Amino acid sequence: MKVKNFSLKHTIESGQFFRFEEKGGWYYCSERDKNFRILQDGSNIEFEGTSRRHVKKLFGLESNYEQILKILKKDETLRPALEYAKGLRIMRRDPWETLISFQCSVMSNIKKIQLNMKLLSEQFGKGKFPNPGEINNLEKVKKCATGFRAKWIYEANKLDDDYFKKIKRMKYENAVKELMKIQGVGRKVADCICLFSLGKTQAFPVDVWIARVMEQTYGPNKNVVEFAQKRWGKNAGWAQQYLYHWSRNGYAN
DNA sequence: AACCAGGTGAGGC
DNA sequence: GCCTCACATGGT
Repeated sequence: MKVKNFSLKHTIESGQFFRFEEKGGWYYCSERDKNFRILQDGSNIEFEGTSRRHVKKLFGLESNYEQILKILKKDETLRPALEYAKGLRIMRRDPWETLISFQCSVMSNIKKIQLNMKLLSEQFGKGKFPNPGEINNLEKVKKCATGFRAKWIYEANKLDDDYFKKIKRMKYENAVKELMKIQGVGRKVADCICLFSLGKTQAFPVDVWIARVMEQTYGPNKNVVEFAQKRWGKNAGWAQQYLYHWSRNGYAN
């Protein structure tokens, strides 16, 4: 499959996706019930184990990349981040798995989130990630190195896929409000779910890295989310992901 | 071997 | 509402 303005590496390795392993250029990926592998060679993408449609949707290849980047580039302060991670896309992940991923992210790190997700799929999923309703044993959730997050995950198991379809139809502000009713979902996690799985690209998740890089590049703000959404509007989430990835990997250069 | 990690919830004002 | 604090566990 031919692609333009796409970096598989930056997209997969920028902290929006957790179940993958890189071996010999191939990324062995898992998302919900799918296990597949994918490789990029310049403008060519190869994949096995899933459909072209799924790949295009999951990796944000259906987004209007040129348009969004053209607008963001007008912000000169943002340019180093945009330059660093050319081709980085916002993914469109499975909302249920995204919820569990970011419940796990609380007071954690990407390595450990990856471990949690791997253990959860092994404990409950039989080679795939468990469906809502299948994470039905609190003690087993604790065995997945989830710590104090175990009870949140166990509670979230009462949701179903229809719940996420309903949230997806809501406008952004209401979706955030609803998601925050779930245990272990505060503003930041709700914004991650909105951005990485519901296509709500104005969401601007603020973690310690974003707080730091925003202060260093744009100065102190009493409400960073509001500042970002005023500055970048519906593209705020894209700005966030470039800033996050850049601040963690490319900032020193 | 302390110290930290893509924050959240509960309690107090 | 805003402030403080505890929080399980693996990685460094």
